[in-house]
Amino acid sequence: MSPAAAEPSEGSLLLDDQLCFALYAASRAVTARYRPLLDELGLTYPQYLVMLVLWEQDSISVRDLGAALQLESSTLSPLLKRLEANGLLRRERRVDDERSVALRLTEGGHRLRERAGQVPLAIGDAMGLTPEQDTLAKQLLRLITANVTD
Amino acid sequence: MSPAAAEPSEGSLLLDDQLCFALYAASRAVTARYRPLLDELGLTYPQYLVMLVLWEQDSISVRDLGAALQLESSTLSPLLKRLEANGLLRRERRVDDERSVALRLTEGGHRLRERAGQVPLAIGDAMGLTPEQDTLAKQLLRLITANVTD
DNA sequence: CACGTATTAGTTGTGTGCGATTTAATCGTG
DNA sequence: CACGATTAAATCGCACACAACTAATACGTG
Repeated sequence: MSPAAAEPSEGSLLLDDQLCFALYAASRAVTARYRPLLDELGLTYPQYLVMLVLWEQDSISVRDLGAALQLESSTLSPLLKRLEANGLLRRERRVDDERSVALRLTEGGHRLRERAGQVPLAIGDAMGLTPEQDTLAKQLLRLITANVTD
Repeated sequence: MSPAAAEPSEGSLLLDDQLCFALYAASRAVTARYRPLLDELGLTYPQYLVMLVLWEQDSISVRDLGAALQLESSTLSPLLKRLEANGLLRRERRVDDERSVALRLTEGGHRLRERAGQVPLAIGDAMGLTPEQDTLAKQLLRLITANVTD
């Protein structure tokens, strides 16, 4: 920090004072960094996040997937259709509750997990934070998310 | 932090270990928080960011605006057309370099600044960070952005 | 068990984001 | 000054994101 820097942070309309812009820019920059890696897997970034959830817990409902990713069904439905068209998962109506759709990985969906294993390391490396900074950043981001949500 | 928490952070494929997801979720949550406030101004969130830049520096080129926001012309061109259609700015070809387009606020565009004045306080309030946390978060996010941008 | 309410996915419409390409204008080097 | 390289915007195609709405199913209470 330059010692003589003014502190107009509160209520300023200057772009560079705004935490919200730092957040928005960082999010897009990180996604851009993922893009070439995920291209090789045939995934977009949101599709990759869906696959993370499914590798963790197969046969999840669209509803629970949306809760995990904080995404609406209007976002997930077309995305899941693309993953199904690409042969990574199947969508099946639950027999016990036909309102619900279970997402089940195909063989190809499971196999992709091995190829994805390198991705988090590569990204973590690119971010270049110390473990302490990484933990701190996650804590702050979760605090912001929690405070801002309702 | 729970003291006994394992540290599988490096190389984990668990969604909740990933800084990238915390970032993505926080960015969307903050944007969602802005939405009702910006609705009253007739702006979307990216449009609001454009207006922040223009209030700071009028008569900027599309190129420099893109550099400030880290957005491509393919994103900005349609967005700027909407702002022009809503009467907030005009786009004029530069006389000294006809490749370039200068963005100039209209009277209405300037007037909107007063109504937008409350927005940063309201958002800062909702985020609920201490000034120290706010500064720290901005530093970490800028570090990530810089590291990740080749 | 009938019927109003709630829940779950999906559809539609609008607005980003970005890669690839296009068009027009300017620059640089011989 | 000629002409290939570069630059600035815009266009196109695709994939999110989300609000508003719809359709189908399940639930709960009288």
